Amino acid sequence: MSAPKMIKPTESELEILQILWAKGIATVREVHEELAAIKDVGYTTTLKLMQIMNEKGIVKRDDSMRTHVYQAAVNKEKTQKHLLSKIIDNLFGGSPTQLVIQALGDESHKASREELDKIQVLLDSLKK
Amino acid sequence: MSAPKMIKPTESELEILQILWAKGIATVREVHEELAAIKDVGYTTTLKLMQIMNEKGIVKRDDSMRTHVYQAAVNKEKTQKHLLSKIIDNLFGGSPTQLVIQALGDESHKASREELDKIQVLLDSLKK
DNA sequence: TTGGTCATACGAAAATAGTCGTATATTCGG
DNA sequence: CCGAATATACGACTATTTTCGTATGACCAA
Repeated sequence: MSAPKMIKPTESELEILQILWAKGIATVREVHEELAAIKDVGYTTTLKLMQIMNEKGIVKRDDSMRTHVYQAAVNKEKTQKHLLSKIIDNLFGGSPTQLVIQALGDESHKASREELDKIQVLLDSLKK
Repeated sequence: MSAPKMIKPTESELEILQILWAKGIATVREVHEELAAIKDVGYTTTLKLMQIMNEKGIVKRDDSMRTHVYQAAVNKEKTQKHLLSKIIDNLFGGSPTQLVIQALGDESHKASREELDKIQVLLDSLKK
């Protein structure tokens, strides 16, 4: 059951996880390139971060080659759920509804019609 | 329009804000008592934190009395929205829908029937 | 082979957060 | 008036996170 240990990635680690979740596997170089596109950061910083994440068990790496290949070692949905739960307690006083309402009303992240429909389906199943 | 500055309370600051949002105004002692009920922390720690928050402009205080009286200086909904927006980018790749789905599916924070109805109303208005 | 490029390792500075001890002032009961 | 209780100020220590310089080794093209 893969030790349900307390995962608590930092902000920077989360950025890297995002990339790894999207790509599946990636080298430091690849991760860094994506990172550098959105923020000003040095290569060795990214490297160090990923090394630390490896030590923490947040990512796994294959170092059988000169250029190591990384992948996330924590499940995306589990991590999201876990952190979200914290947010709900920390920022919304334990009410997921408040969070949902704020999220849906977010002007800078509009949901498309299909997405709204998806939510509707989930909502229906919760209601019954 | 009250300087839309970049508010980014830390975890501890958020805990204090929660309390201030709920109580409206409060002394350090009152805040600390609520805090101490949920975590092990010293009085001066709470005091220091609130002083720092005052310097940062996150809270306001009336120090005309010996016992200072504090209140939140940042709007609750605005703060939630702002931080949530970050989470959406940081943890859900910019998709509020994913966040909503995870939040609604959270086993440890079940939404009540009324809450679901509230979400339904919002959803309907977004759909039109 | 040799120099340039690219990779990881490592140490440590810089930035941020959280914690609390101690000093000092005010208040109040007796 | 005096001492206990209670308040704020402030400095300093610890821990964590982020950042990067430098060292070193591998690879490759000329």
